[in-house]
Amino acid sequence: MITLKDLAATLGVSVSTVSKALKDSPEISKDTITRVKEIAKELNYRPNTLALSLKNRKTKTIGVIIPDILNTFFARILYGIEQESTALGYNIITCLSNETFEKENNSLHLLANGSVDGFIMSVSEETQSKGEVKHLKETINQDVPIVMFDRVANDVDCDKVIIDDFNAAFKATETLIKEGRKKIVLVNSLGELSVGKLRVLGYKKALEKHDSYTADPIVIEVDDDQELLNDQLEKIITEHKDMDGLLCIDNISGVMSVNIAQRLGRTIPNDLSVIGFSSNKISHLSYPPLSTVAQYAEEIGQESVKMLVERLENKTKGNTKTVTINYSIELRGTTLPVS
Amino acid sequence: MITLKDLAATLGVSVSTVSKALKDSPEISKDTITRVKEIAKELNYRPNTLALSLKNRKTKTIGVIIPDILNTFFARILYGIEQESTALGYNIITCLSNETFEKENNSLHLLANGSVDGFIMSVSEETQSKGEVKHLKETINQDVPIVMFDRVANDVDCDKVIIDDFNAAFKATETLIKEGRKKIVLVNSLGELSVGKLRVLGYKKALEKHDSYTADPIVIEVDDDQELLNDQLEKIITEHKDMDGLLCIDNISGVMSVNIAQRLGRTIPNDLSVIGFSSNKISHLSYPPLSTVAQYAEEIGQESVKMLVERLENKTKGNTKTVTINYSIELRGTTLPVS
DNA sequence: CTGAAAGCGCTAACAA
DNA sequence: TTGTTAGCGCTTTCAG
Repeated sequence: MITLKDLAATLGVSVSTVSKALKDSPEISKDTITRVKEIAKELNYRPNTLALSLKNRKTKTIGVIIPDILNTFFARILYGIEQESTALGYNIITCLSNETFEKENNSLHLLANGSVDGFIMSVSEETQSKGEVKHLKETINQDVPIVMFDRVANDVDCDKVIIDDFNAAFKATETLIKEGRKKIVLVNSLGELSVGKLRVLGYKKALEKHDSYTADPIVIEVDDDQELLNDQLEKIITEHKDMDGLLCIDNISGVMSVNIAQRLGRTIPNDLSVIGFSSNKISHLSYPPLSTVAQYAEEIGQESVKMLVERLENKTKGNTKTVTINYSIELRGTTLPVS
Repeated sequence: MITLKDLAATLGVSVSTVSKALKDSPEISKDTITRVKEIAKELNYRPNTLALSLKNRKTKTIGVIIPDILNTFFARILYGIEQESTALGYNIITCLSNETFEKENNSLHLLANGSVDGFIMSVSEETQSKGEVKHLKETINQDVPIVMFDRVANDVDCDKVIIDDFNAAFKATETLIKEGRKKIVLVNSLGELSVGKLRVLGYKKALEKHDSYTADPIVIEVDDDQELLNDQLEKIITEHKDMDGLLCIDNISGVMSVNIAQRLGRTIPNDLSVIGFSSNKISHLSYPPLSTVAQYAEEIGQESVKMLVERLENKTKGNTKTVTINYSIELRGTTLPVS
């Protein structure tokens, strides 16, 4: 690694002269500036970020904690985070909590000591179900800001970026009701997650609101595991012969259901209308392609970065905000065409 | 942020005493050690990693450059990288090149100045098609080692972790031939990527090798885009009425093909046998579930970390290795059952 | 047993 | 216009 000292030595000037010359300081003569820059280029000098960070007490680095990178939704958010960070001149250190409290806690401690200027994170499933928040509050108290996205801890006061899961499910359910569906089932593989609960509530609320809909809500808990899920969905579709609407609130059960239902002889969307929460990519793995609640995952990532950087660079204290990112209902082929 | 200085001040001792006490130095009295540790815990002291890195001239951080995080294969590799890094006490800084040379190059420059001890990366599509290697060689010459995985630059001398794509495709094709298939088509959406080319070669080689197989190889280039792909696959399946074997060398065209073929009235696997290169997760999105060439993506990530850390900690110079990670053919429902 | 001092690479106030 | 110095947080000789 080539340092200022090296440049100074080869030129026979002092380190500070070199430092200033490289930043076009008016203190330094044109001549030296060009000489310094030349040799810097020649020796391929790169300032040591570490030293800079230590000096400036900021790292231009964001710690990102993702619960599950194999989940497309989170992968897309990471994509958005990376894009926006790069655009704003920040690097990201990515940690995966794998849905455990322990890893989440470790990452926070490991990085909240000057390694990063702030965090962007979604809390792990374990953290959420246990209701742990101490580690989060501690970090914030140490003046390392956190922006939470998607899965947020309600009793932690920090910036948040969420989706209006309640309304998304509400609207999706309404779409089915307006098609005249009489038995709409909700399939839930999200377990204890807050987003899952919100979606279930939205579904129930929609059913309640519409007098034309008379059946009781049917919420079926299924597994997260693909193979189990396949069987469970098949069972649901077989047993509920009169089911004519299906709301799948995770990424994959929608397409799976469509494929299974067709195999079992149901005609989609005529017999059965299906709406999922799948990503665009997944939704084309069935035919007809799955109608979905589209979540602007990339935007969630981008917005999170914006909020964090805003706080970091303007030293905003307090006044935390919660931003709700839009969703949209994308009707493709598994719902009736709208005229 | 609380520093050694702070601890020293509150205890009325010197910084160096505190530093030594925290590492249980025999120079320091038992008494002071306990007092120091107590206060350190109380004030929640965390050593500043930046300062340590600057001092030690190593960061215990690995730069990871991923071409496309939305690609499940890469997401799984990242998962493996993160797991193993954590296990070995390293952090990762993740950069996404989005398949561009520019971002890849930037990331390399940005971090190869002391921010990371080494890199783990897969070269971007653009880098590969342009045959750019200068930035890679430069980094290595600056004594920042690189481990490349999956998509590697052949003319760069560094550690590599690859899959035997040629043989994987060869074996998959053989599986179809041994089922007695007479017209096996290969669908390629991988464009110019080296892995794609290798898979095509493996396919061709297998066809050649078996005298029982008499048809010419049929390689059909398709798009990467989901919607286009859907139409293109439909067209292929419609036009090649006598196709009885299909090898899909990317992550999704396999499941798509199965779903489309069934909709078009083909019986799978009797009429048509399909093998894909999909991840386990995706392969269950068709019914029957897709038979695949399973790639141990997590293992690729883990192995890459092991190789890099080995080089970093043992200061291995030269003697670069290439490790080939296993694949396995996982026969599920889209190929004939083996007796 | 404890502390002072130098140094990792860099910047910036101050001197020359 | 250039150089000296101190300091970011830490470790590590070397003195006390």
